[in-house]
Amino acid sequence: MESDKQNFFERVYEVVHQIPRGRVTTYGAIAAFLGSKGSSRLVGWAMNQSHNACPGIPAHRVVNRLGILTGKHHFGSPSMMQQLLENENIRIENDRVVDFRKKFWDPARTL
DNA sequence: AGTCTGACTAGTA
DNA sequence: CTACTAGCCAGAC
Repeated sequence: MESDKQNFFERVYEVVHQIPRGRVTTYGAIAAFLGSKGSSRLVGWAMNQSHNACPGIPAHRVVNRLGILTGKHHFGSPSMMQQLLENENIRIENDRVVDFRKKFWDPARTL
């Protein structure tokens, strides 16, 4: 009885907020870490709401499973997300994270 | 109640 | 690489 969906969103913010600088993660990884592997879309939705629910969340560190900046259009400017990542020593090429596998940060692995 | 959309993912062709 | 389908869940109409 304590499966509040609200908890899901709060956990997403918590996990994203704990992403170390210079690292990135995926929606599926967060969703799987929270116990809902198929709800990767919810993570994206949580990010969309994060702007209002939890400002300060490094949503630019969250990309899709291929390391593509799918949500770049939600940062006000389509180049803002890439700029933020490049500011953290993360190289972006063609809207994709270079060496994504190396920069990938697994919440279940650190937490 | 239903229907559509969306910052996803896996599978198939 | 693209295009489509199915599953997933929340929100807006």
